[in-house]
Amino acid sequence: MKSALPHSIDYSRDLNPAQLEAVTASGGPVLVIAGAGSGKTRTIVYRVAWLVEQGVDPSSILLLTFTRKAAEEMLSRAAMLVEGSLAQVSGGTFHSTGNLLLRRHAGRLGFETSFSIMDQSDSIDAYEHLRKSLAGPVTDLKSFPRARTIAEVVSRAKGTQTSVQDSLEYRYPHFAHAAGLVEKIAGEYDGYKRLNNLMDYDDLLLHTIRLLEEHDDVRADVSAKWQHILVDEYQDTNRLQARMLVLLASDNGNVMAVGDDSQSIYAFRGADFHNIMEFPELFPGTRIIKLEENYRSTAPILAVTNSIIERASVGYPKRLYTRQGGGPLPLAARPMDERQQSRFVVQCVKELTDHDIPIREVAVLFRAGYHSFDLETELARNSIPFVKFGGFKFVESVHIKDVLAHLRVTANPADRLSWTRILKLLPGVGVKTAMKLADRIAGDGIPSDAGELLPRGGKYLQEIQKVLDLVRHLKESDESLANKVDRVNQYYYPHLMENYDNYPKRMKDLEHLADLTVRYRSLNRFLNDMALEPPDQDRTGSDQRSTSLVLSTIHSAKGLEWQTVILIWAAEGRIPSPMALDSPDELEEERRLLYVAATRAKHNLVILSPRTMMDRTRGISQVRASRFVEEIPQEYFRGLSFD
DNA sequence: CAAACAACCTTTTTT
DNA sequence: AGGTTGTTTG
Repeated sequence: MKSALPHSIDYSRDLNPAQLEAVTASGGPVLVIAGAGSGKTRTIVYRVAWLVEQGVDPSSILLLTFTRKAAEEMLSRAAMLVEGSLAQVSGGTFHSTGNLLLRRHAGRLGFETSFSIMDQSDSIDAYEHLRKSLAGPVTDLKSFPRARTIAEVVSRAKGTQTSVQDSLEYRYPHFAHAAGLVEKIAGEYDGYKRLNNLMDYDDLLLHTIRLLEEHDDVRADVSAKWQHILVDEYQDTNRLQARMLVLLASDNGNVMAVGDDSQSIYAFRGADFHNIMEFPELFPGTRIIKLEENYRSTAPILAVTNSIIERASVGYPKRLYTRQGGGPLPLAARPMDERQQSRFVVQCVKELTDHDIPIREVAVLFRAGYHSFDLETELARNSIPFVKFGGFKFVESVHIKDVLAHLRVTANPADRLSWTRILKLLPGVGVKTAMKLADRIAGDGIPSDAGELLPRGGKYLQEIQKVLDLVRHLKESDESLANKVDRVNQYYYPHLMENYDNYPKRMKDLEHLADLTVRYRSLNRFLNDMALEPPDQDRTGSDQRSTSLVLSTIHSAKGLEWQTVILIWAAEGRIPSPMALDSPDELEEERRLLYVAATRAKHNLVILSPRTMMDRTRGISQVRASRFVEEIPQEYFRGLSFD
């Protein structure tokens, strides 16, 4: 796509003084504290353009963002400003950057470069195997943490650079007695991954750090290649990412980190907003620039959001202000129950579209994916199109994982995890048999005759033969990726129909998966993306996105903005999440979450706090509005009061 | 050792 | 409402 001919940029016209200072900063570390809606993205985009205008080679710029999509969007905006292509600018997440380096240099660490990336559920599966094999007559698994818990605790320990024991005691004090065994499993887990040529998300950071720390030639190369590093959403990085950044920038120290401590919402995965506070210590000589003018929201909305965050006990002091005086007061309302809330939302949306507000300018936000289930049915009833972001992920559904496992073993034959998954699908094959066979196949390769695996025959030899033939074909054939996926799908459909009542829906998902491959020419790229940059779950296709209402978790709404934001379930028991109640830190994060939600709104903000909630154990119960909402002076709202 | 069934609990949030 | 875990049966 050809954009309009770039004209020379008038930086001082397009930017305010603080933004200009950040954009035109010379080398050395810079920390930009960018309040919500203060033109953070604009600043990064202009910074890239400015660097290129100054003669910096685009291929020596690295843009680290939360998703690759965010990076691409920024780069395409920057490309409209400057002449020439910015295609050579590297952009992505810390994880994808780590992946890139490890695909090249993993050999230096004694790894194959053909390693597969485990997602969270793969890790849990692996822990489950180890946990079971550990269980003997001595170990009572009932008073022992579940695989899921182990995965969380160990990952947290790595991300926060603390011991497994501390991490366990912090999060699950009642399992403190199991610390020794959990540590043992954590060690076995590392061995398991190595044996199977696997890396999990943490490894992509840990091994990259190790690579750069232990191999100075690699570190020198890499850090010399990227002369300028820009990091977005720095408040959501963890200690590993900070360490990785130091190494990546070790040649020149040209790092610009942009973030807002008030919007730090990823502590649960080890992110620590202290990172942003400590950036100046990590990079001595840091210049700190604050962006405090808000361009997004009206004054009445800012009054509410400032009120939410001023009660927080964090960070860099800053005061957001705006020159946009007008606009309606935010609306707070208390529907009787969830049904009423859903109807209220539908009513709002209809009114807005009647007033010619494009529906894509409206978003409904919520704390957790399942909070919108009732609304989704109500929207469908009223034929209001919507797309949903966040919550359960497409690639993590069982059927997608099953099909992907067949492809994964062709890329990485040592992957026993995937082999086991594949074999367990066969009739008459359970965990034991599957693991035994997986071990044989991963060690000795795919036998041409299944009989070699089961010398004594067995009823299901034919089935095993079939899947072995399938995988061998996938491996050797040079047909397109889409064809291969389709081949696996065809093989898999009977299993689907036999085991799931909703198989038509799942079959559609699998067709969608095959469609996704069309953009890829390499299987490895495809598999990496499925693990690192999973596609949005909407099946509707991207054209529809512009004509649909957005439903999103607050986490997935980060960095985005809408003319109207409707926050649902702003009630106790939802925000703050009950899981956060015991910890002051987590409670603070819930407050910031509400802050992030409210600051997405440009003109209209609607906050709904139903009076009752359905709970499986307690049935219907009365609930109060969220404590964070009750604290806001009521004169900042129009609408009902909170009692 | 696998399959079928019942209980269960989980369920923040995501790379 | 879903998958997961435990129990029983074959």
